[in-house]
Amino acid sequence: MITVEEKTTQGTLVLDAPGLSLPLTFDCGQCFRFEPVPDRPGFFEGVAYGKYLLISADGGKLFLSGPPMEDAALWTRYFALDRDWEAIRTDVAARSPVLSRAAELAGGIRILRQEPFETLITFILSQCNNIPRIKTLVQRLSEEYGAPIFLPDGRKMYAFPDSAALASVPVGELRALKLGYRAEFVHAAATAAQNGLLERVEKETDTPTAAAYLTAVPGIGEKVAACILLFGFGRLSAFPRDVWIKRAMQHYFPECRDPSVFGPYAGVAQQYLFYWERYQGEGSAKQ
DNA sequence: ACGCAGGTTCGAT
DNA sequence: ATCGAACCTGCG
Repeated sequence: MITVEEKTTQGTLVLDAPGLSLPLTFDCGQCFRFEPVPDRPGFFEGVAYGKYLLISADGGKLFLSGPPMEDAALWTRYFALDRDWEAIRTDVAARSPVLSRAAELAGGIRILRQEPFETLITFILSQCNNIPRIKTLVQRLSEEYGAPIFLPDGRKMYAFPDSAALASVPVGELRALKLGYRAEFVHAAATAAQNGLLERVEKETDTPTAAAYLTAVPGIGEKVAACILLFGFGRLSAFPRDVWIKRAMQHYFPECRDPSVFGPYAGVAQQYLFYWERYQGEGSAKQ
């Protein structure tokens, strides 16, 4: 068990977060609502669980500010600081030479525990879309249907809407927000969430069965279901097969049709591989 | 202009 | 089971 050191000094909450990389964690395609703060290198800001957060990481610590700051348990859970990431990285790295190298580069990635409903909707939106556009759509939904969050400096941000708010939006309105053919899917998913989908997924201990609950919703296939389980429910064995991973698998594991070779942390291996496939050849990441 | 983007569904083999 | 086409939109 990892002990989580916590202390509050001068309005800043400090949590123990050995090895964590904020840039890797927020740029690996799992989360679309945090951005680097302009003119403040190393700082990120965004909204999660309906709360604004300003953060930086240094020397194995995570520094959180932005009201309210009393939520140590919430952010510990969000950043998955209660997991032994060194052990996870070691486990994954031992499974193949490529993973070993990828783990060295991308070992600072943390699989966040994001809000299940936000994750559900976000990854439905992700299909056939690029990251900038996913961000735009998520932002648009939040501004239209989410609760406003007022910042001390006068800015206003928005929580991601809850399922009741989204389920009540007519599909035509979602179309007008440029969700495209995903509008029907979003409506169906919000309705399913209203009917207890996410609670059933949470309670189901067998991850493949939980995935089946999700794929029963139109617009959710195997890949999106895996993303939801991995990023929204912390099921580290969930293994999203996207185009990058298919490429990487073909390249390094041509015979492999079963992600179980990646072990209980297959989803983490997926993130390492994704990073490797995306960035190798781009200068410093080479070899 | 047209093809494509971190997918899914549907209909045809 | 597996294969291709269509689906909204925005970008190059």
